[in-house]
Amino acid sequence: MQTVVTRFPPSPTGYLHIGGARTALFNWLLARSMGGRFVLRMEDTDVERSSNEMTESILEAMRWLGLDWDEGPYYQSQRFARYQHFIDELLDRGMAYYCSCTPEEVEQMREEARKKGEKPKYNGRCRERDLGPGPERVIRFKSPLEGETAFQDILKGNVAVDNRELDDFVLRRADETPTYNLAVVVDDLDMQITHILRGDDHLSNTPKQVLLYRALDAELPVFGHVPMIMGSDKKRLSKRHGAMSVLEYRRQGYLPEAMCNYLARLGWSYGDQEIFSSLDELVEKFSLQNLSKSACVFDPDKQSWVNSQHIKAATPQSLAPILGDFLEANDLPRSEPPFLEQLIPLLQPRAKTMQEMAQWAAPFVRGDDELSYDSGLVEKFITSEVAAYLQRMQTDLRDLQRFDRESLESYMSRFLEQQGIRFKHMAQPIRVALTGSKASPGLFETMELLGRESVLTRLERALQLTEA
RNA sequence: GUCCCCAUCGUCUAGCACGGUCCAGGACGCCGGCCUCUCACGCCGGUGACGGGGGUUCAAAUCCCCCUGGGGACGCCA
Repeated sequence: MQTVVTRFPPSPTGYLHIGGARTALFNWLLARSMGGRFVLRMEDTDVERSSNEMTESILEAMRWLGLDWDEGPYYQSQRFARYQHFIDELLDRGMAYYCSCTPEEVEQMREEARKKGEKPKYNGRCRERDLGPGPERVIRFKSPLEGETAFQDILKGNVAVDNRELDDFVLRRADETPTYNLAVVVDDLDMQITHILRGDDHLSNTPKQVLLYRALDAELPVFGHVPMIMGSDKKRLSKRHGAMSVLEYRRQGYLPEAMCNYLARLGWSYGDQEIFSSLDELVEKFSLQNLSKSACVFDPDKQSWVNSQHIKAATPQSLAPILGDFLEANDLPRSEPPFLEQLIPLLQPRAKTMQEMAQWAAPFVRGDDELSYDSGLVEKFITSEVAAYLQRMQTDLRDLQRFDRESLESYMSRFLEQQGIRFKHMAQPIRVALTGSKASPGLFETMELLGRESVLTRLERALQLTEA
């Protein structure tokens, strides 16, 4: 059996967005699950709109997601001679021709067709003029005038288009650069691509490419057009729907495994399973059979839930460096990994994103003096009655033999009993004093992690605030 | 406008290729409850869909047709 070779061909005219990332993921998964190869190729034939910055950003996003490539990245801009070779061949064989019609003239032809209620297209004026090379001339493909062009699609089944719907599309622009349709076919042939998984929006391009494959006497790869991802308004995903670049999700604190997990489940399923812990698990379970045919809506709520599940399942060790980065990004002290690894388990159940985790971590990583108190909170919870209890606790805590959560908890129950009060009355005041916030991880874990000195200092600071 | 594709809860989906086991299952969300030192987590329960109409059949979410709805393409962009 032939090895499977898939590819991902982004155009460096924009960021790697959600849709592109999913296409990349599917192709990568297919290659990996079949023991094949995955090729990365930059489609930068539109020199004007392509940029190095975008190329870098796309590569960065691919690396972040963990989608490694076996070949490339190839750059179409470096392969122009190769495309020219094929164009010459088509010219020689009378399957392509020079056309001197200006863009304005072609637009007029389309306008006329539209007026007649027909499909807007080039009318083939130069088709039989036998023009040679010349300035401002493009090269067009000589499409068949009748019959139909059909191909098999693993998702859509048999797709057929009447050739009268097709026109003589441009192969080479007036500036002598090749167009997309020609370049993809040449590249996919050269790179021996066996499977092409791409967005639904390419479905109507495919017949043109099929025609080129036939003109070149080449065998067709397997096509699979996956449905597009849309925004909540069922419109094409755009800036309105939130982040465009997948790197933006990294910035917001999404984990790459969670990103791949959610993306994979958009248009693909494996029974009732929602959480796939790693790329490896996805590879193991991926199959073309389970791809769905209809468009889907990107749901940030579910994405966020998936992320929270991955955060809960991750090891503190793996999360520590990431949390460190987020602390830094939030102008908080980065803290040492050993401390973070102790802190993280307290935060894992509460954070949906790493950014949120950094927020939760703030009271723990900030020095005792840097902790800021909301005067309203202090006033509300630390009443004079409560302050008296807190003072008594201060003394006790200073002398407490051990400062771990069990000892603290048993001390607390003794204290409450002695004073004849309930924990409910003390919990929030202590929490506010220790963290400056009315929401935090469990009190005893918090105290244990903060340590005796910090706890005493913070209690003291809070008490002073009430006196003032 | 023309052509192509698609159609199960608000959303992601299972089921559809081999029609009965589906008065349709899971997940997110939402609502209610439990747990509880706060916020979360977790647990339990609830809400909620086969777009419509015709066929075929003893029987249709599953097969066929039409309609409707949605999406995509119609570039010297990819």
